[in-house]
Amino acid sequence: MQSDNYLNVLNPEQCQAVMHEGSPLLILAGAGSGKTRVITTKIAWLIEQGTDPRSILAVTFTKKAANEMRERACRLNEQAQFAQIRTFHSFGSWFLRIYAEYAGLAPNFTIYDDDDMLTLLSKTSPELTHNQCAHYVRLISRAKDYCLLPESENLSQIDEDLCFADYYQKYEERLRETGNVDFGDLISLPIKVLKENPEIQAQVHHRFRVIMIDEYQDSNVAQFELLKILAGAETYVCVVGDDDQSIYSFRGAEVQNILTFQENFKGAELIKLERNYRSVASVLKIADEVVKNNKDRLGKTLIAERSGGKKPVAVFLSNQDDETAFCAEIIKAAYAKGCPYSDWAVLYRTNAQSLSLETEFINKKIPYKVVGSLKFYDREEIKDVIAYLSLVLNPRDEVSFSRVVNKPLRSIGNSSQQKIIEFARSTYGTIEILPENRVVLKGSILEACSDNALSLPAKAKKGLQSFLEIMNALISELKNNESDEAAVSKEIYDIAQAAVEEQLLSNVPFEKEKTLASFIEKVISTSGLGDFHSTKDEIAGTQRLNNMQELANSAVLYPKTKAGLALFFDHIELDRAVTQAEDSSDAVTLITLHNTKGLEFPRVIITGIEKGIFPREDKKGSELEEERRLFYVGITRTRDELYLTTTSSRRLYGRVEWMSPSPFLAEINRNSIDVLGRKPARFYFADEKQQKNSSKYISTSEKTEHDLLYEHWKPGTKIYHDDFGYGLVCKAFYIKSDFAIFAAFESGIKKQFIPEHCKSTLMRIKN
DNA sequence: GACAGTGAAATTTTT
DNA sequence: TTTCACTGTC
Repeated sequence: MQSDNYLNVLNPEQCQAVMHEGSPLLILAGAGSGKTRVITTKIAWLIEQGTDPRSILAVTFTKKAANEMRERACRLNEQAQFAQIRTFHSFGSWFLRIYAEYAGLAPNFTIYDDDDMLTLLSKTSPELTHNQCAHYVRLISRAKDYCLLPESENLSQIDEDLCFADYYQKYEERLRETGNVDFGDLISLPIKVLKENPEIQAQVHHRFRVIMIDEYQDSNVAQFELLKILAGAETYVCVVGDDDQSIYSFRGAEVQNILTFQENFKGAELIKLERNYRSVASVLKIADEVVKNNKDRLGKTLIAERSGGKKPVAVFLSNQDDETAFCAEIIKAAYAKGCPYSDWAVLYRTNAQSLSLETEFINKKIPYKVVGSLKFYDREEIKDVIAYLSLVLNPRDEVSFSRVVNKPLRSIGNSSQQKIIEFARSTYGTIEILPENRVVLKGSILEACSDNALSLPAKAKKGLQSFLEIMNALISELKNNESDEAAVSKEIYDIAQAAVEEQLLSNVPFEKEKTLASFIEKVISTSGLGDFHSTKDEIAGTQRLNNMQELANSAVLYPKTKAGLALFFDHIELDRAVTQAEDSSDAVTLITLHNTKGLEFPRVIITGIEKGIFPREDKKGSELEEERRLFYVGITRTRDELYLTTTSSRRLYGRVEWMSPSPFLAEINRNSIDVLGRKPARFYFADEKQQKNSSKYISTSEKTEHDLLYEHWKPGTKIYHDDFGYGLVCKAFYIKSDFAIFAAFESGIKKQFIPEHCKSTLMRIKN
């Protein structure tokens, strides 16, 4: 496509951002201001101006965003397929596979997730309980987000706990012994390699002339350090972000990165994109009413390009069954009028909230898809298969080893496992240091297992023997397909990647026998995992077998080599949430608020806007502001219609809890919003509150509402309750903002009720 | 070393 | 309500 075509559709600021050059650039892009369009157009533009696409590095935070960016850029200029468009973590992984030995890694490393981190920590510090381990794993992750090492002086800023450095240190040493990495390492190890090896830094500076980062407000300190060291004197750096949409500080995102960008990159220019093309004005209005309550922001006002629009609707419901029913009904009603299901997204704060929605949608036969929280890779059987694969790739992986050495049961219990690992560490765990900071890891747990010096009970020894046979058979199966028997080297890795891409591009049917899928099938059968899981539980067994088969199927594009396996690992570790096939079927989207970042929908329902849930109870200060930004993000996903639902009671872990509307809801003006259902008596929207405060009289609306309730339930009123029978109201009063009554029944039982909460079981008998 | 039974805790957000 | 860790027995 010609540049005059795609530049024509941009507004002046967008155009300026696309064509800007010569100094670093910070683009402050409000929600819906077309920032992805700006980045993708910029990529196309740069290529057209003669920039080698291979020298462009564009970084995003999620795989989904990266894929979308690549697709859209390629549509503008097909050369964009040669640009490096990746997530931060996949870039780190790519870099480390090339320079593994400079980072003290096996080039065939795999990535430990939080769960694996926990296993490893509990091994290095067995005195810790499960909960303590989980706590320290969080701290370690956080420390790595801030680029802090165990010996760093500033480590105390993560936690005052004096033992922390010690646990961290031991964990880190042991992790290096395994040759694997955790998520934090994917950022911090490249920094280390670049710092220690100026010649690699020079290579990288030469390779990447343009670096662009999307969602810059969510970058952490380590990612900022990485950016600084990746950018040479000649590199053009362009970052895009929105401080109002920073929602990840809980995991180390540092808004300071965007606020201080101009200080850190000298001469940086700033372009603001404030025209919103996504939402109708009525939606943008309440977004602004909410977010302006945050003190800690640069401050910008979005200008709605789409005027008018239906007012958003606040919906007051009595419990979450009503809430799910409401969602289902409104979606069905719209469907009947020709609105497709895919126009809708139902948003919630925590994943647990999706469950009741799913049940309701199944009952009402509404097709839906749940984004994120796909627990596929968390399933036991899947983790087991992955552990076998990981061990094939990296025989030093002790976490995977202890996961599967006795699965299926081979009489190798905990104590035997400890023995094996200790033996392997003491006898085989050597690290050889080569010139130029290079490190080579030697020996492996599997080697140690076959050593005669290892003393174990006869039963365990026999079990170990059969385990070894299985592993060796699998390892040699992959080796036969390797052109070069050496470990995964850069070249092989590149070749494998090219093969995957080729396979994706060509529509040629491939022979399954030659793909990684057939290898994984082999792993499932020869390891005994297939039989183990299918016989263990007759009912769930088939499903588990299916899940394992599905894992195998998802590897069908990968070549049956070690490099192919390594690539497949990157794919599953770095893309766990989005693996669900993007099918084109018409379905409602169920999604957490966090996961909606970067998405948009014509019609949005935000559910559970209640105190204690959203915002969560323990949030205050800057954390509360972050929750508010999350609400802002949710609202601004909307193109046309927005519904905000609140309930007055909710089942929480089996118990029924009384809820009241979120304070965020009260930040909206009454005349910006329509109300559906009965508003709790003491709940006021922002302007109603002002009215009330400025007047010494009780506002009319309150008086009416209160009077109505009091009239209905005044003392002496006869009532009937499903469980307690007939009785009389003794007293009418308020509990917090809820109207309550105290009643005495004929049976002698005295009870307190909130009529609003038990509409179905409690009724008034007319005299 | 395997496994059943008991008691208690737990529920954020994610690359 | 569900899940998970721990205990005691075979």
